Amino acid sequence: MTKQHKHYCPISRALNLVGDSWTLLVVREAFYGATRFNEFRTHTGIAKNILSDRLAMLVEQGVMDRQDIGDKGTRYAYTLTQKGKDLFPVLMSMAQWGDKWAFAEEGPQVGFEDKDSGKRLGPMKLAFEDGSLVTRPVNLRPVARKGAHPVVKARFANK
Amino acid sequence: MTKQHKHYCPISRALNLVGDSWTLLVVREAFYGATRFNEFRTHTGIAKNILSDRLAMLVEQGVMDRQDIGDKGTRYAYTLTQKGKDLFPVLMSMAQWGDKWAFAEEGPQVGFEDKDSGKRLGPMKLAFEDGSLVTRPVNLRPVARKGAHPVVKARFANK
DNA sequence: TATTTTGGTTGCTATTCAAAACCAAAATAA
DNA sequence: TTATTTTGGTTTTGAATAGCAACCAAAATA
Repeated sequence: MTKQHKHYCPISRALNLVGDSWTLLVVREAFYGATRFNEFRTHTGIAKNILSDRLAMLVEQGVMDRQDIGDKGTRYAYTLTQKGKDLFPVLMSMAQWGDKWAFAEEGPQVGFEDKDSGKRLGPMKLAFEDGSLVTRPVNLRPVARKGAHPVVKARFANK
Repeated sequence: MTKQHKHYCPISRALNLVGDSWTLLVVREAFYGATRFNEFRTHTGIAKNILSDRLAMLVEQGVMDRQDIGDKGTRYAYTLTQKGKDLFPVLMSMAQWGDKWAFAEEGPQVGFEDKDSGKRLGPMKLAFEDGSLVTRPVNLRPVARKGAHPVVKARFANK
């Protein structure tokens, strides 16, 4: 991996894990149902040593679990932990951005539907803390939150 | 930049732009109000040559604009285009994930509030196509959409 | 028993990152 | 007006990473 960010910023820390071109593709495949080494490999085209490295990192960081399958063997299944499943909004928002801006001509490529109801997911919605949806364009300002590091508080002191 | 993905996947294409550890931090700073080279530099700690490279790439890709300021000078202001502003949900979902999983002990660091009403943003919401919110856990399946490339359609044929 | 598949590891080379030095134009200070 | 600092870079250099290909052992399959 590349240099680790040390900022007191959740985005920095998220990027420490997923800030490269392969990790999120591996997670994407996990959402698509992949569990085995070669499934990840063939669907992404990632080199074996890189995949090996990323899977180990994801397991170490608690994003994925590795289970032994095959009685006492060297055969494994990789699955998402809750920490991994919680990355879905990141993938979803990237997919929406990519469909809109990187497939402007071809049109949207991929969506998600609820297996039970068959209903399709639409764009994610911004919401206020009270749960009400953001409907009109808003002018946003970053603010430090309660547990924020002094550095963060200093930077985002309310004016 | 690293190798470009060639898949017919919006996530892959998004990662071709923002799939590294610095680009999204630069975009983050733009959301925080940075416009000048040195503002990006001091707030992120990025090396000058890398910042130079990333800004040029973002401008070339239409994510940011570069305006000449200072009469006939070498002084520039970088601002987000609509394509760049549309990356907000990506940053927002990363920030939420990071606050939850990478600042579990310290607690959430940073939030956003509406400059006018002062209301804070909360977690982003998943919604169905018809606009109704996803309230309970759903089991999702990827599906090809209308304009999808044959390769995508083949992979995500409905069962 | 022989062959193939799985899940890697080990080199090797090319590219990218990242720090530091350098630089010219513009702005500011003396 | 001249000197100094700031801005916005480019260049150079070594270190780290990516990515390809070869190799390999255990397990599954033929």
